[in-house]
Amino acid sequence: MTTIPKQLESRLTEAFRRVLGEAMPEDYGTMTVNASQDLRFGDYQSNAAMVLAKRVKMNPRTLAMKVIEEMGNLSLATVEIAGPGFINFRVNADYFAQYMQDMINDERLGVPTAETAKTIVIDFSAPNVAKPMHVGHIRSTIIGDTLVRLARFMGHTVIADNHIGDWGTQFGMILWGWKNLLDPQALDADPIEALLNVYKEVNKRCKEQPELLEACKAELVKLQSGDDENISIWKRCIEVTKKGLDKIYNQLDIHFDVWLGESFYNDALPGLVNQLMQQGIARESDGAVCVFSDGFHKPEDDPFLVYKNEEWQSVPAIIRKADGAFLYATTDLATLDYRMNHFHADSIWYVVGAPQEKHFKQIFDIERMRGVTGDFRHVAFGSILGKDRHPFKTRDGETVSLQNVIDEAIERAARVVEQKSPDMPSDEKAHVAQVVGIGAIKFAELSQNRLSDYIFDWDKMLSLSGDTAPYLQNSYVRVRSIFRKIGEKRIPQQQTAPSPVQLNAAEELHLARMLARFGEVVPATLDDCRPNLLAAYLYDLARAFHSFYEACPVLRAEEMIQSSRLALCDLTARVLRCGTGLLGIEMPDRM
RNA sequence: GGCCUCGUAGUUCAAUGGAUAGAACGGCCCUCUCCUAAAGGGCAAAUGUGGGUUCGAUUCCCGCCGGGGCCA
Repeated sequence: MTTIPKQLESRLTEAFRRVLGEAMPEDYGTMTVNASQDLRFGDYQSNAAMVLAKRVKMNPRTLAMKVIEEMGNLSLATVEIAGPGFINFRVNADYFAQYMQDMINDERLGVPTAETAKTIVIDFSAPNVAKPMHVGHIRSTIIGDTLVRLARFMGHTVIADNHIGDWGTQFGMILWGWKNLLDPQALDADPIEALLNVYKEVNKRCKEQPELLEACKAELVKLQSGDDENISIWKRCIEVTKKGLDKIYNQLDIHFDVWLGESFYNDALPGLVNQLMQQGIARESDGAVCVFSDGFHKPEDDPFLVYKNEEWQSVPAIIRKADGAFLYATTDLATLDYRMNHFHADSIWYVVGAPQEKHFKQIFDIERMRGVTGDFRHVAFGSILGKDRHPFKTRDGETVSLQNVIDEAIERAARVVEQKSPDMPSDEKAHVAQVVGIGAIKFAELSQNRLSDYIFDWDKMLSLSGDTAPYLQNSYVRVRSIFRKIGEKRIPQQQTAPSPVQLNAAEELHLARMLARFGEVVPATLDDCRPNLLAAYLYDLARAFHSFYEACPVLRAEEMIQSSRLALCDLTARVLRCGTGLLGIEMPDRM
């Protein structure tokens, strides 16, 4: 299947070529056609005439007029000129109906696959060992998972990698605490919580007695030099942490292909630093090993320079400190190497907060210096703020763990289920509460522009009405209910579409219009890594369906109309399930 | 101090340089003898400020004011 705007684009481009002939600029590929923001201007529109008019020194309206004449009558849409030179397309109802038939028979529901399938490593979530995930992990975890699902659906090979923080200075305190403070029973009950408490306690004591800090450092040094006991405790910490994390990931239905944490790359670090020095990319400076600017970029684009005291000064990336310790930058370089060599990645996406932007610019720039080429992206996202508009930081006492958020969401959903569907069997009630609660969290996250900061608000994040996951789920449930009433047996026969789809009522036409856009939205969502485009689309689709549902009865309709409406309902349900599935949100049959 | 980023209805968020700036929540009016009212249909309500580029600017550029971040 070819999406409607793509079909229009090729017609439009041909027409422009014929009208302009030699005058057609060589660098102009295809004219773009986009969905109109306002239906008064038709379904699709193109700005091409206005953009090109200046290049070819013509009046935009004159140019548009000639192009429209050249296109002649299209079977799929009527074309008109508007305003300063817009070319507007109003798709014929017959064509939408035909397109619906095609979608019904297409497993991919009109979504094209990527032109070239790539191997993409997506690095997301990445919690620290011995610390529970808190609300701050929501963004990376949920956005990352959606990108994995979208990229796979588009035909790419994806490796979902959880780069956990399993190697760091915090282990000094944890090791000392494990040996001196740990309560084995607490560890069994809730391992991560127990480790966190130990860490907090040691941290507190260190502030009171500085000599304890030395003891912790000594434990860290022992760990780093391979002491058997400390290594085994460290391994236990990772093990119990993973077990705790698995519980949350399973609840969220988020899964990784590999868990290659920081420690996995330890052995590669010394060699990497030596190699960088030999290549002349890194050099010693005050005992540390650093990478400086190589002058490739303009100073203002150079991640290794900063303008200070009226001149550009170096801000090198340190890859080995004077005491021999390695840093995040070193590990990240080793990690990138591994992903390129072992996974043969074409592209690596880092779903990490916006404050890390400079760090990744440096990492990617060092790779450029080394001659490593690939499509490396920092998929950044904004901060989560508290109600006071200050960063939502996890301080003592005000930490909101991700588990708490999930539990609260499911609880709130359970209360609503109890109220709306008291007669539902209790295991189904529990399932619905789970699906609705988790869905609400995910949709709240994914419907925002990932780059904006947002204010964490329980009521908004866990809201169950309005622009939320339950709104989408409810539209799906309404379809299921219709089919339940009409007899489940009819569903499989819909595949062969017994009678043609007809779009008479305005609501039917609008539903079809929205359904047809699915194939445009999914690729666009992945192109810019902007899940909110898909989320907004699905909300609009559900809205179109709810309006249709109110205005166009199905069960009471006469046979031909009923058949057509059932086909629309079923297609809507499929698109909703597929689309929300890409966001990691499930659809219940009843709610 | 330098750099990055953000300022949109009362509130929380949208808007590949496109036409009369969309939603949701909250507020005010309607709609359940009718396929699930977790819904539908209405009403009121916003681009921080001053310039510039453009046929056209919430979007791009410059200045100012204000929030946040990164680096020192």
